[in-house]
Order: sequence, then C-alpha cells, then structure tokens
Amino acid sequence: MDREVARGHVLDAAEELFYGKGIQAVGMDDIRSLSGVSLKRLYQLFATKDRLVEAYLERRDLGWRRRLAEHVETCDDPEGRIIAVFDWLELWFGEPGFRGCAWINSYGELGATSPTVATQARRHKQAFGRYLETLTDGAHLPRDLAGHLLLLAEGAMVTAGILGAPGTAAQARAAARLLLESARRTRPPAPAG
Amino acid sequence: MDREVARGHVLDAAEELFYGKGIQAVGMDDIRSLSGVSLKRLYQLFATKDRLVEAYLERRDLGWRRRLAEHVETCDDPEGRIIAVFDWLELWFGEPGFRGCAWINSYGELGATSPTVATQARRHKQAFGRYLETLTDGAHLPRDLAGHLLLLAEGAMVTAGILGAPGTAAQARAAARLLLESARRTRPPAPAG
DNA sequence: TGACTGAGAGAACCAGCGTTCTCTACGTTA
DNA sequence: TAACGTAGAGAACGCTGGTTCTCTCAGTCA
Repeated sequence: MDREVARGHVLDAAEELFYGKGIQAVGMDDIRSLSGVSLKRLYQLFATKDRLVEAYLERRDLGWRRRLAEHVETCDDPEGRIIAVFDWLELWFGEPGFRGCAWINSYGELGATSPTVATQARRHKQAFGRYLETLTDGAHLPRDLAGHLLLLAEGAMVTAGILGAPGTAAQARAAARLLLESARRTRPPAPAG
Repeated sequence: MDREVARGHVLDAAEELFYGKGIQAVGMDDIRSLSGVSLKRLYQLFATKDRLVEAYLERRDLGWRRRLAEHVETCDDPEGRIIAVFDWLELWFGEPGFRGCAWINSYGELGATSPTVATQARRHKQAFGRYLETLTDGAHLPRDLAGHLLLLAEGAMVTAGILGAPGTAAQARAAARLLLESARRTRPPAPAG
C-alpha cells in the first residue's frame, strides 16, 4: 500500500475516532483497527500519538476552512457572505455525528497539558477570526463586527454541541443580522464613485 | 476529622486540580495528596472518581451562578443588570488561573463517553440560559435577546479560554449593548402606568 | 487489661494503552 | 532456487491510574 494512501487512511480513522469519542478515549490500536494500517506502519508514518493528533487537527483545519470558504463564495453580495457563514454553521450542526467544535473539544481535553493541542486550537481560532475580518473588510464594515461575529459563532458551536438545540445556528444568524445592521448604520458603505 | 470538613477539603482539591489540568490528567492520588484525605476516606466519601467529578461540577455550578447573581444584583437598573453579566465575565476572565469554562472543557474532554459529565454540562448551560431569560424578562425585553446573549457569553468564554485575548469580555459587552439596543427598539418598555 | 472499631499509609491488584519487539511469510533479485 | 529485505499480526513491555487490601495503631468499652 502506498505511503500516502496509508497516511490518508490513518488520518481518516483518526478524525472519525478522535472527533467522535475524544482523543484520550481512543487508543492507537483503535486507529489501527479502523484504518487497516498495521501498528508498525502507523508508527513509521507518525512517530507518536501526539504527532498523529497534530496531523489530525492540521488536516481538519484545512478541510473545515475550505468547506466554509467554498460555501461563503457561492454568495456574491459582501454582506450576504457574512450571513452565509451562519448558514454554513447550520448545515454543519445538522450533519450526522456533529459533536461540537473539534478544537474547542480538544482544547478542553488537552489544552492544559499538551502544547501541541493548545497551539493547534489557538491557530485555528485565529485563522477563523482573520477570515471573518476579510469578510467584514470586503463589506467595508468595521473590524469590531468581525470580533462580535466570532463570539457569536463560537458560542453557537458550543451551544449546539452541548445542548444540541436545533435552532442555535438560526439564532446566531439572527443576532449576526442585528449586529451587521448596527455596524452598517454607524459606518455606511463607501460612497459610490 | 469531621466528615463534612473532609468532604470540603476533597472538593477544594478536586476543583483546583480538575479545573486546572483537566479531569483525566488528575489521579485520585493527586486528590489525596492535595486534600490530605486518605484514599480510604476518599472512597468512603465518593464511591468512584465519576461521583467525585459529578460532585465537583455540581458544587462549582452553584458557586459560579451564585457569584454571578451576587454581582448582577448590585445593579438596580434592569437593563444595567444585563450588561453587568458581561462585567462579571470580565472580572472572571481576569482571575489568576482562569482557563475557560469548566463545563465546556469537561464536555470537550468527557462529553462523548461520560453521561455524568454530559448531563452536568447540559444542566449548567440550561440554568445559565434560564438566568439570562429572567434578566430579559425583568427588563421587558424579548427572550430572543436572552438566546443571543447566551451565544455571546459562551463565545466569550471559549475565546478568552483559548486565545486569552484580554479584550474579549469588553468586546462581548459591546456586542451585547448593540443587541440590547436593537431589542429595545423593536419592543419598547411597557407604557408607564 | 484486652477485644473491637475505625483511621491512615501505602502496597497490591488489575486493566488500559503507548510503544517496541518477535515471528512468520511473501516478494524480489542474483 | 536461495538469500534478503520488508510488511503484517500480535505478543510483550513498562507505565499509569482506579480501586481494593493489608498492616499497624490509637481510642473505646466491658
């Protein structure tokens, strides 16, 4: 089996298990069973469990942000794009197996003891925050708004994860609309021409 | 040593260690060392680690909500009380050893495998949400606002915990003010008399 | 005084798990 | 065909940690 193919299988298994059950609840043996990659090979690909966790979080970060961006880019209106973030959250929350934000969960589990996990969580949230800033910049709205939207989105992820309330994303979107209107009122769009 | 005194010492140790390092990173032996209560006594007080975790989360829930309510009640103005929630978050975030929300962290760590922890986290968040509803009811503002404020507060806890950004609570408070104004505009206070 | 109860200290037991090692078998090349 | 390198299966190792057991001792009551 090709090295890259094996790597992909291992990361697929890691993502399913780590996200679904938590990192410490999953043993390297479980990864082996689900991926079909032998322990020996597994340790050739990832020297320690910590490295596997890091690779899992890195790959998921790229995928998560790509999926979000792809959805947002289906919308042409700069302000609509901001709202589209919350539409995408709603889609995500509704996916089978949704269990909250992988980075929030990992950070809660290992943030205090694993610098690797703490760093990955911080990077992911910073990247998401910067992405929201590109959206508010694109709509000529103040960056304060991006900060507020970040809080709403994070709160929605947590609340949807713990409470599983079905209307959480819609609630966040409604709040986002109100904040967007407030921001538009204080800083109207650049004059045409 | 009196039973209740020993129980208090154990829970003090549990709270310090579980909150600071995560639940799975702390062994019963660590609890014994810090509390000064022997393992035998410890297991007489809490039959299993799971029961100790439950008692820790229950006691912390009562203390956390009491401290919040005490701060909020220093303010007489119904709308000011709503803002006071975010003032209190700012105080909390600034405390030494702050490491995010104990329930969000516990849920991330054990929510998928421990019904005890999942239940405690859900209960705590529901109680906090209901408390916010009493505040919006008291200010004659719609309950939608309470839901939005919950998302902001949860998002602030997560963001302050992971990013440690010092301005997070102030940002959440600013967003809360905007949402409160929006809500007041659509549903003005009940007519006097 | 002498059996009994309860407490503390710490060893012991047992299971889980990260990591490594052994054994076997198969494909490749001279 | 025969030596060799590599891979897989799974046992083994060592450590951690939840839980229980043992031993000792102080205090109590007949």
